[in-house]
Amino acid sequence: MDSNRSLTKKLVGSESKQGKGNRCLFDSEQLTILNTSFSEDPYPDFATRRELANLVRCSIDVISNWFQNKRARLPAKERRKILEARKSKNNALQNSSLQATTRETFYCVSEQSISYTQGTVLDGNPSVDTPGDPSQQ
Amino acid sequence: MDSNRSLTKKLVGSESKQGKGNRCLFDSEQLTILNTSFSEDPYPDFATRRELANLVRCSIDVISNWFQNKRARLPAKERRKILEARKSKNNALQNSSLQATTRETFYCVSEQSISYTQGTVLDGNPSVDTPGDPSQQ
DNA sequence: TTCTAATTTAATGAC
DNA sequence: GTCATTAAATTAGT
Repeated sequence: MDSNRSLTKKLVGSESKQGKGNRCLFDSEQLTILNTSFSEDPYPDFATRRELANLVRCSIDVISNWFQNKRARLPAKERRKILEARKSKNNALQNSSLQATTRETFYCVSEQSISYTQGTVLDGNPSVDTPGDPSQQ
Repeated sequence: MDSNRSLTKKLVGSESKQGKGNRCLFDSEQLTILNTSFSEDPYPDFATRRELANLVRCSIDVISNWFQNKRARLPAKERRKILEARKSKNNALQNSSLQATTRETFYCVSEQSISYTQGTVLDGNPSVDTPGDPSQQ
């Protein structure tokens, strides 16, 4: 029915509502879930995004926005890397006609045991967000 | 990320940068600690600020800035309330012949007595703000 | 449509 | 109170 409602909100004419005042800020639990998912797949499909939306209790649009901006704000080196990985995966899918892979990846993170192991994501680079040690000068 | 952000700046010519580029961003755990402390005392003394600095692993100046911004950006009603509460406390101090000035002149103490008591953070009950509202206002 | 890249807006740390 | 930066949200272009 109306399932295909995506990012594009056609606000036309006199209506220029632009989300003033309600900006969603993720807490560290949500960020842990999102970052973990991002490290495994920076380009999640709709089903994965819906699962994530359920996990962190927000809308799919917010999830999509987060992933897009997350990719956009990666360092150029890592951005290139995930883009190449995505191309390779697409090629592999086309070659082996393997679809509908049953990925049942749920990430149950405990609430207070957030460890800063996100620096080992995709590279040896220091992670761009989740600052475990904010710059004391 | 920082490709051409300077186009949106109204600062032309000389480098009179004010933000200095290194801005500390608190995560939710740190904000929980800070907000808890703020709810108990919006005007922490030097010892409390130093303790908080150790808890959230940043400098005392950062803590001071946070409290200053937090108080200044409080709604006017709340701001008036905490100010009255502070005046009442000062009057009580003066009445009890404890002449403590409002400025804290501390000398540099050795930092070998500083130990992290991380995990038991100020309280075992971090339910100060409503869950699902990471913005601390 | 999805995606990227750029822009806008609100929040906030630093001063 | 200002400025700078961050991140969510939005817009345009391919």
